[in-house]
Order: sequence, then C-alpha cells, then structure tokens
Amino acid sequence: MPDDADKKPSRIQRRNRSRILEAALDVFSQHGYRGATLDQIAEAAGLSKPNILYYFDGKEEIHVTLLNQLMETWLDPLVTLDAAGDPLTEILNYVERKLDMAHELPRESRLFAGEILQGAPRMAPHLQAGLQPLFEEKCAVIQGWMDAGALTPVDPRHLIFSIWATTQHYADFAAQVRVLMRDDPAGQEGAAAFLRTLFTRLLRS
Amino acid sequence: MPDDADKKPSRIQRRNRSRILEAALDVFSQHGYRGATLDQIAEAAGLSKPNILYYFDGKEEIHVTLLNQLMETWLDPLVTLDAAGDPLTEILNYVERKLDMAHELPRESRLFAGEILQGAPRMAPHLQAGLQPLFEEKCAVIQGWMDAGALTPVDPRHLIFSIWATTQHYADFAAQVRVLMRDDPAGQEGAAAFLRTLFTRLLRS
DNA sequence: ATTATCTATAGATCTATAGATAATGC
DNA sequence: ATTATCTATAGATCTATAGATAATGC
Repeated sequence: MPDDADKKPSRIQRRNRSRILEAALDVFSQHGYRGATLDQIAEAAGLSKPNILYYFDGKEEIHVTLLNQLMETWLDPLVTLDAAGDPLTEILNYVERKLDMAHELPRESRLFAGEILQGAPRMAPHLQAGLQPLFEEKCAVIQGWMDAGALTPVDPRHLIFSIWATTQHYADFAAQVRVLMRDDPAGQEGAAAFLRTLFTRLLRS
Repeated sequence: MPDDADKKPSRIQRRNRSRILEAALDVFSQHGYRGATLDQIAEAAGLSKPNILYYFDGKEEIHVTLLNQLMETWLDPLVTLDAAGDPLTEILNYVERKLDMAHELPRESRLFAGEILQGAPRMAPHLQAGLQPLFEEKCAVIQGWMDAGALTPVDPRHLIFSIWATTQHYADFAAQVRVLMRDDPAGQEGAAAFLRTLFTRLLRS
C-alpha cells in the first residue's frame, strides 16, 4: 500500500505517481473533472488502468492531489508581492508574472478555472485555508500603500480580482482569443503592453 | 416529429421545449456538458427522460440549442455599442451592462465559460460566424475613436478582452469571490465603482 | 389520425476490485 | 517477502430506443 504514510516512497513510486499526475493534468484540464476518464489518464501516463488505482485511491484523489500540489506554484507570484518594494513596480511585476504563467502554464490555469466554475466542490476547504489568509494579507499591504499615498486608492480586493481576471483570461479563454486574434503573432506581447498600461494608469497618482 | 421544420410547433411543444432548455441551463451551467445527465435535466424540467428525447434528438442537441439561443442575449450589449455616441460613455455603459449581466445571468456566463474553457468543441463555428465579425466591427469603431483622439490609444482587442474578463469574472469565479469577500454586501456596488475607475483612467485623455 | 407520454430495457461507458502473476529488494 | 503489474469482470451509471398507451384535434 503506497499510501501508508510511514513508508518512504521508492523511486518507482515517485516516478509513476508523478507520471500519473502529469497525465491527469492534461486530461482534467482539457475535459474537466467529470469529462476525464481513468482510461484517458492511464493511456496518457502509459500505465494500465488498474495500475493507476494502485497508486491512487480513485479518480477524486488524483484530482484533489493535483489541485493541492499545484496551488503552491499558482499562488507563488502573490506570495512574492513585497511590502518593502516600490508599490507600483511590485504590482506591475505581479501582473507580468501572472500573465507569463497564463502563457506558460495554461493547463494549470484551466484546471483551477474549471474547479471554481463548478463551485469549487473539491477545493473549497483549500480556498478558505490557503488562499483566503494570503489574499487578506496582500490586500492589507496594498491598502497600506494607498493609505501612504503611493497608489490611487481603490478597493484592493477588486484590484486583485481584476489582475486575476485579465491575466488568466488568456489561458482560460484561449480558444476564443485564438479565433478573434486569427493567429496574430503580436498578440502575446500586445497583452503584456496593454495590461501594463491598464494598471499603470489606474494606480499611479 | 417535432423537428420537422415544416410544421409550426404547438403550444405544448413550445412550453415543453422551453422548460427543457431552462432546466438544461441550470444543469449544464452547474456541472458542465459532460457532468450533466439527462436524468438531472428531466427531473429539473418535470418530465420523463424519454420525453426529453421526444423533444430533442439528444443531449448534444440540447446543449447546442442552448448555446445558439443564448448567444444573441449574451452579445447584445456589444451590439449596442454605438459609434455615434460619446466614446468614453459608450464604453463605460458597455462595462456596466456586462457587469449587470454577470450578476443577473450568471448561469449563461458559466455555460459559455465552460464551453470555451474546453476548447469550444460545440461552439467554434458560432464563434467564427457570429462573434468574430461583430468583434472586428466594434474594434474598428473603438480604433476610430482613438484615431480621432477621443480615447487613449490602446489595442482595442485587448481592451475588449479586459472588459469581458473583469466583468464575467464575478459570475464565472463567484465561488471564489464569495469566499474571499465573506458575504460583504458592499461587494457588488464595489465592483461597479472599481471597474468604472479602471476603464475611465485607462481611456480618458 | 396525430401528438404526447410512459414503462422497460438495450447497449455503451466508467469506476473500481478480485485474484493471479511478474519483478524487485533483502 | 514486498512491491508492482496484468487480465478479467463486477457493478453502477448513462444515453438512447422500442413499443405500448393515453391525450388531443379534426
């Protein structure tokens, strides 16, 4: 039983579990939780279906493990936001990092988007416990900057929402963006420049 | 056969078809295409499962009918954007109407979001044929305003994306917003004020 | 006569398990 | 001895259809 927490996992254990999670990220992000099947995950991972269930208790455990494991990566740019830095620079860097992540990790973005879209049935505890304290902390930092007169005063909560929305849009709605941009190669840099302007004009006093 | 296009539908036909579509909007928007079942739709519509299939050829036809039928409502605010109006006012009104729709029609927003998120498998033709020409037309209108010096020049395509992203975020990610706002009742008006500031500061010269 | 609805069920798809077998580590 | 993998299949769930019956409109 690989789930006995009192045994350290072997090299094969680690390799196969990470293969499965990599395959599951592909499949879940493309088809959603319900649309994904163990068959697809098994095929993508190059393992048999029962072997998948040897490493994980079931479909749901794979999904939850994936969400928990990717949460840290996903929130890292916000963690990095530094109260001691220059306010506008910090926020513009945050926007840029989020946009880069949307382009580089679109599967992760879509995995979270699908989960939230359906009411976060398997992630609600993690939102409360993991995201909410971080969110409040960084809202306070931003509020502090505004109180000090370093940024235009706006509701920091909506500011953060707008950063998430505008950056993740390029990953979550890529199918639509692709149609409307007709493979214009200038699109990617265009987004970065636009968002920089958007948030600079909002925040600089 | 209710699908024979040469017969006008009876009152019962119309009533049952719209009941089914209303139920399907509930179920598809909450669970996604794959996660929704005919059983759930039948129960929500108050009809038997075979009776659902008497009115529609199958699950996919219900979904496609729903998407096509809601597309018009969904795009109406953009259609309304008037080249002859005051540029900044037109855009701020567009933002406001989109935000109102996110609050009043969250199921529609989530239905489209889920479809796009999975690569628009059943809506790609409609994006090309319906949305794309409208998008280009309105981009040209906005570009015209910018060329005339009435608005800060930015890429109109990214401007529209940012309006969609920020407004629909409140519907599509409502589960997350709810957690982070801890049922703060000022949240809704807060969003409107924030977005007004965001786009005013971006666009006014 | 035509339209609408129901019961029963076929057929496909999926998650998960049973139980046997092969590979690996002492 | 323990870990890892495979074949076969149980059991649940879902879409869809067959075929009979009830309701409605001439």
